[in-house]
Amino acid sequence: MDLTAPVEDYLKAIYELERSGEPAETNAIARILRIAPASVSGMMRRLAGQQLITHAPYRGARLTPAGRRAALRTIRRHRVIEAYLTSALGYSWDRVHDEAERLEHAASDELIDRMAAAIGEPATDPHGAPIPTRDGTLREQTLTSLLDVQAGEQARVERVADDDAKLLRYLAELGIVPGASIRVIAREPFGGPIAVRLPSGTKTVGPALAAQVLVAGSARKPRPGR
Amino acid sequence: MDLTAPVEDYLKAIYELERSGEPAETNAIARILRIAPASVSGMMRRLAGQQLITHAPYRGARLTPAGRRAALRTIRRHRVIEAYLTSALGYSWDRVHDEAERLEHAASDELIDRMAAAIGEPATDPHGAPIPTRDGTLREQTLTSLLDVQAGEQARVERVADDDAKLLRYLAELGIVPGASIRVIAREPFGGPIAVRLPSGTKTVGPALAAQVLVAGSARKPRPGR
DNA sequence: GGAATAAGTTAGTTGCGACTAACTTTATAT
DNA sequence: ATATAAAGTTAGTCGCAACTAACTTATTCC
Repeated sequence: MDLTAPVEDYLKAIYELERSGEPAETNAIARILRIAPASVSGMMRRLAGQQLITHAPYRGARLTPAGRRAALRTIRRHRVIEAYLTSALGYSWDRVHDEAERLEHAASDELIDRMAAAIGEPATDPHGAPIPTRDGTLREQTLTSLLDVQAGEQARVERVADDDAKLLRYLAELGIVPGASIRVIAREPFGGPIAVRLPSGTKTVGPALAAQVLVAGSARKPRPGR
Repeated sequence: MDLTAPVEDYLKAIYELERSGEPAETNAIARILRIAPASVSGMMRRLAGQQLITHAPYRGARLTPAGRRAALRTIRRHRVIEAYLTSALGYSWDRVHDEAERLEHAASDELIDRMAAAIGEPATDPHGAPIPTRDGTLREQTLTSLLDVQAGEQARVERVADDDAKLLRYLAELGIVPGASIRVIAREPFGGPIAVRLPSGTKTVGPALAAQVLVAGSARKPRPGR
């Protein structure tokens, strides 16, 4: 059973939404895929017909095991491609997402495996997102965002949002990249700015940006091999 | 104006058919793309509407300048991808065609240029087909096939058909690869077998295979850098 | 508990690109 | 010169995946 590109995109979106444990709602899927909610309703029927999701009308969708497998396969493709483009072809991390978004639907499993092998089977993509293994296993760490770090605490940047090129360029400028140490110096209340110390110096960021930066606890853990 | 994958495939097919100077006929296009002739008639109308071809009913199609540019762009993508997969990722030459057939529609110009640069801007793909330049120039050599080599003559293999994996594996076994010297020892008339001498020894091939092997004149020319 | 609002669905349309069946045009062969 | 074969086209259908407009179901708030 070969899936179309739109179907793979839906499954990816539903997978991401489900990470919080709740069913994926129609409007949320529509927002991610930038299509009309009515189009999502139509596709839900098809996906349910192919046993890729279960769908209770007005109640959102959940992936079936087959749907989850397909989603993880697409996510693996996407992240391996992103990693390969940066490691092997000199892409900057803000330009790999769009390219991977198209290639993920066209690359064979063999190509993905060869790419992964060529760059040493990385565990994460350039934005810190974990890469599912060939057999569809994904260790999802539950990370907190920079918003949850209290003043005075220290944390390590684990992962950043991958789909906004302008944001990524700015983050790179600030030095907010996976692996970087970050300390919150001060926080203004009511969604005010956050002052942080980075290896490159002290900066102030807004909450919208902070929400896109995922960090691992204040206790410093040894770096996993990356 | 962004072209769909099927449109790119039609333009490639028409380009290949036009190489002999004649207009591309409906049935020939249908055979290459493995679709029904009626489907081709329908697409002709669309392509003509987009000014990519001119089409006189019952008279075949010709590419417009815009159509030719688009065809060459797709062909460049295809051949660069084939070359990259063999040079950089260890693909054998019989497995690159199918992969390239899909990736050519998804890769950005930037990716293609980076791939080409990474492997030293090769002039041909692994099967000896010339790669169009970035600006859409393609030096089409007029080659003869092994069928046209008389007994006793020597030639150099320049290019082989790229889309039949089984044939390619067999050719590799025989040592019939671009750059190889080949001498026709004897020929039986009426489509009979052809005895050839290769670096690896003496072999006998049928006319169907010989037709797929393109060679450059008996006079040995210096090898162009490849 | 009923009105307002948010969320979701249905109905009907569109474009693409394939298909089959039936028909027309062109080429070929006696 | 006409019959036949080959090539090509038209007409109508289908599935996919989007759309808008109109309607229905849930939720929330007094």
